[in-house]
Formats: sequence, C-alpha cells, structure tokens
Amino acid sequence: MNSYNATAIEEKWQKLWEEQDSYRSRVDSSKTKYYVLEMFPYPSGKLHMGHMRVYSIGDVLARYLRMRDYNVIHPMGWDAFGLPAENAAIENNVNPAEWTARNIEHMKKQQNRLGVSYDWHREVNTSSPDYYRWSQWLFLLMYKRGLAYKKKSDVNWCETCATVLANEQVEKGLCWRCSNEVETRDLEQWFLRITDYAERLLNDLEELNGWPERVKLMQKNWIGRSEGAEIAFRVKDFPEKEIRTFTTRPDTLYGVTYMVLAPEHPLVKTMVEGTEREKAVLDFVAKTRQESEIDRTSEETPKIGLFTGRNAINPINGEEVPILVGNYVLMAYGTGAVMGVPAHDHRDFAFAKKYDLPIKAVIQPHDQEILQGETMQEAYVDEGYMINSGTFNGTESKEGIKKVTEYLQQQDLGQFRVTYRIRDWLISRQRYWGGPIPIIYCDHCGTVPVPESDLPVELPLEVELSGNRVPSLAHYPDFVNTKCPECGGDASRETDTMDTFICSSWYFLRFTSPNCDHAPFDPDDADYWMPVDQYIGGIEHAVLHLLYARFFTKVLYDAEMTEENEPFKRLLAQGMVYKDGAKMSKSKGNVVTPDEIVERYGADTGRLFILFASPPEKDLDWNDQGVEGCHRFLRRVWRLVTDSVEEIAAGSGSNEQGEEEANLLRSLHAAIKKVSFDIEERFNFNTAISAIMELVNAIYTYRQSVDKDNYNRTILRDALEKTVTLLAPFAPHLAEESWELLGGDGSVHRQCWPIYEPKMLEVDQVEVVIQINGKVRGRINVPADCAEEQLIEEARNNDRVGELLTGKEINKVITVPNKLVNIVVR
RNA sequence: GCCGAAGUGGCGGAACUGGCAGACGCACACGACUCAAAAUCGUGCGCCCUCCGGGCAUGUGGGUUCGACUCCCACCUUCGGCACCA
Repeated sequence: MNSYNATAIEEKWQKLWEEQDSYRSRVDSSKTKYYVLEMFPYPSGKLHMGHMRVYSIGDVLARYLRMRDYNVIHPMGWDAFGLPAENAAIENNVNPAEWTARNIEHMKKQQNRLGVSYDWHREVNTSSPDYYRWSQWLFLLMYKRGLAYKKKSDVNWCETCATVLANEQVEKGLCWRCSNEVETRDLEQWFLRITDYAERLLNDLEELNGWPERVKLMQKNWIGRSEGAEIAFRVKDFPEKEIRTFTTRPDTLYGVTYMVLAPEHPLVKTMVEGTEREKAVLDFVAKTRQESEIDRTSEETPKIGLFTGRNAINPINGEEVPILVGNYVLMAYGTGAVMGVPAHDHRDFAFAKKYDLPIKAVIQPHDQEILQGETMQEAYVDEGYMINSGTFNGTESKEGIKKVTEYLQQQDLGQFRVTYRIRDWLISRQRYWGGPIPIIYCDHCGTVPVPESDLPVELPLEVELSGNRVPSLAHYPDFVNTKCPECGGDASRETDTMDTFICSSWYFLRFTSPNCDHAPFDPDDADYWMPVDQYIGGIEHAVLHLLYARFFTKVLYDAEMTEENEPFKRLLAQGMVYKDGAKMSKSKGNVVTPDEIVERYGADTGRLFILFASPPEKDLDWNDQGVEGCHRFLRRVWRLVTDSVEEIAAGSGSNEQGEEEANLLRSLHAAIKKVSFDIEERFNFNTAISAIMELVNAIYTYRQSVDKDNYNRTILRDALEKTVTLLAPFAPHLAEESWELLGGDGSVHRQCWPIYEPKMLEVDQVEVVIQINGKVRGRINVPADCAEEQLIEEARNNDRVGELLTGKEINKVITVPNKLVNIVVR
C-alpha cells in the first residue's frame, strides 16, 4: 500500500482539470442553471483563511450541484481598483497596474491550488479598460437618467486616504479602510441618487427569503424609513418666510415650546442680519460647522442651543415660540429644522431643562394622573390621548397623528411625509487608481458627459512614483486637457475617479458575458444566468456592497437591460476565522495561511477542516489539532480505498447477504440521505462531513466483521464508490484519485449524485425507550412499527420496569411509535 | 439607550416538527503492535454518590407539558448593528 501523498494527487488532478477545461460553463436552455458566486477579492497578493473559507463553501455547492445535473456557473474575478495598490506602488516603486497584475497572477495560482472549480474563461478584472469602460458607461447611464449629479456639500474626508468617503464607508466616525478619524469638508462632489430607490430597496427586502434576517435588518436600519409630517411654521417679522419641519409626532404639535434650526439652515443668516445677536449666532454657526458631523452628533457632545432673537408661529394655535440654532440638528436629515416638544421627547426634555424652556404636556397616558409640564420628571413618549390641544382633545395619539396632519393639509400648512436616514451615495474619489469619472468641463458648454464612443476614458499608466503618494489625475496635464465634445473648444476632464464599490456593483452581470464589447453585458446571457442563485461572502458588506449592488440592479432593471430586480436570490453570510479567540492578525502572531496548510497537509485537508469545524455562517476557531484530525480522516479513507482495491482483486469474494451486509447498506443509504439534505437544505457542511465519517467507520466495521475472502464484493465496491462520490465536493482531489483507483468511469465530479433508497433504511427491530414519569428506566427491542398495545405490553413485561411499577397506580401511558413509551404513575 | 443574534462536556460542535442530551471530531487515559518511538488498531471518557444502581446536568429563576436544549415570561452574560435621525 502506498501512503497518501496529497501534493502529488492534487497537482495531478489540477493539471488535468485545467487541460480538460472541466469547469467551463455554457448557456444550455435544456438544463436548469445555477449561479454560484463568492464575493470576488481585492488582489492584495495574499490569500488568507477568510478567502479559503468562502471559496471552500462555494466550491462544495458548485460541485454538488453539477453532480445534481444543474448547469452551474461558478466564476471568479478581481476587484482590482483601490488604494492599497497606490501605497504599494510608492513603497516598491512599481506601477499600480503592474503591482495589481502580479498579485492577480499569484492569487490565481493560490486559488487553483485549493482545487476550486472556477470557469476561468469568465475571469474579469475591474481595473482593465475592457471592464471600467462599462463602469463608466453605467455612470453615464445614471447621469442620463438623472441619477448622477454634482453638488457642493459637507462630505466625509479621510486625511490618511486623502479622499472623501460615502456615508456607508464611515464606521463609528472612522474610515472603514484605515480607521482614521473622518473630518468634514465642504466640497463639490459627484453623487448617485440612491435615495430615489430607498423605498424599493426597503420594500423588496421582503422578497429576499433566502437572505439572513440579520442582513436584511441591517439594511432596513440603514435605510431608516420614518413616517410623519412636514409642517410649516411662519416666522414672526418675516411674513414671507417659513420654517418647514419634519416630525414623526404631529399629534404633539400643541406641545411645541421652541424650534431649533441646523447651523447650516439658510434662514439663520437672514433672521439675525443686522441684529444685536448677529455676531454671537454667526460665530456659533462657524464654530459648529468646523466640527465633524461625527463629533457633533456623538452622544457625549453636549447639546448647545443659541436663541436667534426671532420667534416662530405655531400653525395650529398661533402660539409664538423662540427659534434657536442648535449643534445637534442636522441639515441633511428631514428639513434641518426640529420642533421642540419637551414633554414628549427625551432629547427635547433634556434640552428644555438645560435652557429653562417651558414644558407643556399634550399627550396624556391612560390610567395615570394628569400630567403637568412643570412637575414632569421625564418625557412621556408613549401613546395616550391628546390634551391641551383645542378641538383635538381626547383624540388617541395614534389617531391624532393622522387627524392633525389632515387638518394642516386642508389649511395648506403641512402634509404627510416620509424621510429616510440613507443619503445619496458619494462616489467621487480623489485618487489615481480607479475608473475616471467620464465627464468634461467646458467653459462654454458647462458639464458635458463623455460620448459613449469615446469610452473608455483611460487612466494614464505612466505615473509619478517619487513622492509619498501617487498624485491624483489632476497632476497629469495630458489627461486633464482635452477638447469639448460639443463645441470642440478647450476643456478639461473631471480628475476624480469612481468609488471602487461601483465596479463591484455589477460584476456579477459581467460574468454572464465577460467579453461582450457592445454593452456592459449581453441581455440574453444575463437573462439566462441571472440572478445569482447563491451568493456567499462576509457579513461586513451587509450595507456596503450588498446595498449598492441591489441599487445598480434596480436601475438596470428600470433601463430594461435586465429582467432581474434583485441580483442575489440567496445569500450566505459566512462567519469570520479566528484563532485562540482572536481575529488572525500579524500583531497577535496567530496567523495561519492557506499556503502553509496546503503545503503541509494538502488542499483537501484544509478544505475539509474549514468546513467541518463549524457551520458556515458561524465564526470558526482555527485549531491545528483539528486540522491534524481531518488529515487523519483522509488518510483513513485513502487506506480504505487502496486496501479494499487490493483485497477485492485478491480475494475470492462471496454473494453473502447477511446482517453485516444489511448494516453496511443501511449506513450507506442513511449517509446519502443525510449528506444530501445537509448540503442542499441547510448548508450544514459540518454535519454532512460527520455523516461521511460515520459511513467510513461503518465500512471499516464491515471489513473487520467479515473475513476477507467472504466480502460481498459488489456491495463493498458500491459502498466505496458512493462514499467517494459523497466526498467529492469536499475533498475533490482525493475523491478523483480514489475514483480512478476503483476503476470508475470518467471524472467523479461528472457522476450522478447518489440517491438513497428508503427501503434500505428499513429495519425489523427497533429499540424503544421506556420512561416512567419521563425518566428513562429501560429499553426494549420490538418489531418496527408494532402496534401500540404490543408496545405497552412489552414495556410492562420488562423486568426492571415491572419491578418499579409494583404498587403504583398507572395514570396514563403515552407512546411514540418506534421511539418511546412513557408510563405515568402516581 | 434602541434593535438583533447567541449561551450545551476539557475544546470545536450534534440533537429534524417538544420524545434516549452530548452524533462526529479534537484532547486525555488505558491496552495491543514495536527493541523503542511514530503511525495504526481496540477500550474508556458530562458531573456527583454508597458505582448493583441512583441523583444532578443544555447561562439563571419561574411557567406550560406525561415529557423542554427545543415553547412562554423575567433576568444575567457575550457578540453584532444603529446611535442626538427629530
């Protein structure tokens, strides 16, 4: 017997699969398609365990589904634009494009060494002009549809990355990439109008039954829909001005005792102009605007308000209330103006106490003493009925929300309104290594989109690597200076590049026709392959990539370029890989790389461990001894196959069909049933693998319990072949080699997935548990599916049970067929 | 603060619709093989007791039920998301 040489086996089959182009996918309308996709990586140059995990999960599915006769598409590509390439370029004095290309080459080798069954004919690279040409084209599509616009506003700026960031890319005030504190800058930038799609992005979450609830919830929270009313307050002394305010509680309108405006609110300046408060107010506005939104909105930052000297008029009762400017009011949410109702809002209550503003109770809880604003200890924010509210007195607050708004609507003083927390997607990046925004500025014609025929707007590849940063595109006159496509006069190009999240918002469509040269993708191919049936990736993209990709898909749907309204039918958010209770990191010194595992044990062992250690959606704790155990198991399989092949060839064999054979067949079919169910219905690869382990144990038991010469060779061979087939998605190389040794036809990965036969699982005798008052007191063997009476009879005849029952009165007997008898006694 | 997920042996984890808690694997112990070790094979392995047998055990405390890891209520802990969103 030769020992299990993983390296030799893996190299042999990887070469063969490549030569035979085994995993190429083609449109075939006679077959049901299945699109398996793992989030494509940024080509950092190093594959880590997180990658290995996601590819292992995807590959099990792809291989399994092919064996179930699906027409599987399983592509891979590169999210190749991004900042690290620029940093590496400076560090190593190498062009970002070159650095990226090298990394891709290396990572592709690493991926192939894992034995993942990708169709490399579909490979895409978002940094190649063939690809970003269409990213630019899609930007122009957005522009034409009024979904891309340029606007000057306060934006998030990361000094370390020297660029702006979208809201989604700021985590707790820090840059998502480098964790530097984000500042606010007032800049003119390009945005995509994702807010136009807020309602659909929210509502369509309901259709996504194959998505984890937690991801849907995170998106829901991010979109942050709130229903309420927009109400217009007049400003005293400025009869032509009004302050529009958004509130979710119009039923508390009678309780308004002040108004607060955001410092950026356009009315602030007008109202204080020429008054004694002008300087104080404007100083405060200037000071506040210097602070980042993160600082301003942090819970620790004290709320500061400053009286403007003006009063607003409550539209429902004509009451005059003071107008303040406050640091905590955001111009970007709602209308940038808040009505203060201290009696019924926690924040307003605290604010009113601080500045000694009046508190007026207008919502009365049922079964409680009548609220008095002056004596309230805290705000009452729940439902109740309206008081101190004129003709609305007695109305339930829920009803009041509707009635008050309707009343205001009749008077043309307000209306129902929905607002969202989500903001438009800021996509400009002041960086070199990205897709240039295809826009030209002309002194005569203004902002002019680059004509489609002039795409791509190519990145200059000769870059300056002398400083501490790759200069942005503004630095290259040959790039900047151009002619206006409309008037032909001198003009200049937009020098910002697009957020890399744009590239990854449509790559799954490009995979369906990667070489299409007249459109981003061929609609026929897209209609055949889309949507992605199973998407797999990290939870960190719950509101970044996954929200952007949904948005893009909806825009393409509206443009009638695809039939799909949602890109990803099912989503699996895989857990992180930890070691010794911490995330793997260089500084902690607990890093294990796929390379060293492949080198030491082979890819099959690594894949098996990573799938066996934990269900995919849970975090995984890396354990070197566990890897060892999985390697041991594969060696055990190898020995089983090689020994059996020898024994089958040598021995005479028999046609014996006794108890041993029946047990073996039962184990085999039970395993087929469980492995199929666990892969397909539950994604519980860990329990699928344990079922295969049990099957292997059962075959060993058979070989031990039967003399070599008396093996039923037909049954043994059948069991071995099917075991190898079940193992194929998990340990593809070992399975392929074993299949060949067993004399199987073609590739194991082209075999039909075994089907279990229910009659093989049938047994004559079953063990039934006898309980007395719910406690196990004995076990009996009875014929399968025997009648209840017989079951009870046998249970009572059991020696020990009989003993325990003497002198007791039987109250009740519960039976579960083939499982248990519970005798309830007093 | 709000929203959500999860708590099971020494460890990773099983347990389908309420029906034998701890599958499978790791670690550990003992035995076989060996001059020895590795590899391999076999046996044992939740805790406690008076070890025949019994008691206690799925974060804690209650409840429903003949029967609860599973359902309900309250609480504790850990992790994740949002965090002045009007």
